[in-house]
Amino acid sequence: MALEHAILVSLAERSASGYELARRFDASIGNFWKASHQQIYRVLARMEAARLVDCRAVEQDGRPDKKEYAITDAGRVELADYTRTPTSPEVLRSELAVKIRALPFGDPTTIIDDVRRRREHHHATLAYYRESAERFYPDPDAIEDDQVGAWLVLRGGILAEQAGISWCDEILDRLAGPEGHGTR
Amino acid sequence: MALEHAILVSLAERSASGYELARRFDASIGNFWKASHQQIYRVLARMEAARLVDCRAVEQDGRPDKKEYAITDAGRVELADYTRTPTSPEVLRSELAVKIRALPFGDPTTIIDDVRRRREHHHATLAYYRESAERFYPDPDAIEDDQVGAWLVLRGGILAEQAGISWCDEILDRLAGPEGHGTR
DNA sequence: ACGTACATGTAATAGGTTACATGATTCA
DNA sequence: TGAATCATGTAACCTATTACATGTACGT
Repeated sequence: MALEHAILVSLAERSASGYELARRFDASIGNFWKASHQQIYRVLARMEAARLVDCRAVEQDGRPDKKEYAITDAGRVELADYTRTPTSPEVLRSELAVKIRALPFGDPTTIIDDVRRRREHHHATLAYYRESAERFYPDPDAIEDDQVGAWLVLRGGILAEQAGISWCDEILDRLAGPEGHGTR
Repeated sequence: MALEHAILVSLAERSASGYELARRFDASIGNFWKASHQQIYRVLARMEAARLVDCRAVEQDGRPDKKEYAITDAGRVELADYTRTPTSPEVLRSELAVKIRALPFGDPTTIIDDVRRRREHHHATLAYYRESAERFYPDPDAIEDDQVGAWLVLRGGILAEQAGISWCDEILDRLAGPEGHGTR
């Protein structure tokens, strides 16, 4: 149940409404874990029942009321316990790999277009990560202890995107020739 | 429903029983898509109902009977259609990233051990991929068209493992110092 | 006698997606 | 007037994991 723990981390950093959490999962935290607002609301309700978080209504003017969730002491204990259990190896699932493997049974030109699109996507994400790194951590040697995790996760994102681009490049070199990579 | 398509690819390459498919998903195809035997049996039943695969009983001596599944013409059409639909961007979920982000709220030494274990795992997988590449494709320029997909997927695995190792190295450099990487 | 490989499944539960539903405010 | 942002949720469905269940054959 890693979504639960991702939410606990996010709330330990700062209390938030379900809506705000959903947006964080779209942005910074979403660099390594995605979740939809429907799912977040459901998990948040379960976590409140388990007393890992508590909730207070906040009235706002000009905006709908919101429920601000905060991590409880029990939530902090749960999060600390979680860091003490070993992580099981990640299950990898690459739909692009399924498609590459389907090459002899399908339409190569469409598959190659798909790889080009994926390559563009990796490029855009990489650019976004690099901008974030530049803006928030211009001097990596001066990062404070409580921010080093966020920085390392960003680094992980950068390395993963670079590897993704290299893979697309190898695929395109092989299937479309060196001229077939598209833009950039 | 990419599992369905991964099974179609696997059966298009060679007919197999559910048990054999489960083993393929543990080995070569499992390099990019994992599935348990329970799930494979269930999906196979659904696919048979949809006439994407058909099944005949094979008697074996000294072993239990098996059901050999083969892709049908409708299955081949479905697979070809699949290669014509664009792939949606992959949802990334890294539990290790959640843990790194949980650093200020947990037990750093256990988290660092976890990273070391992950690094070892990446190393072992990389070694396995490299051996496979050496054994099956000693000369990359001489790979036949119908095997180029499998080779490219292996290459993707190698690049991903290398990126994973680099990430672990950066984390350990930062959190445990240059001497803290463990073996290898 | 015990473990492993072969072989197939069911049942319960958990996790996740898609579609639907509502309603206020702000900005073009 | 219409779209976007803020804000919360329900319902149906699909996908995936874990645990349970059964039985043969072969090697040590």
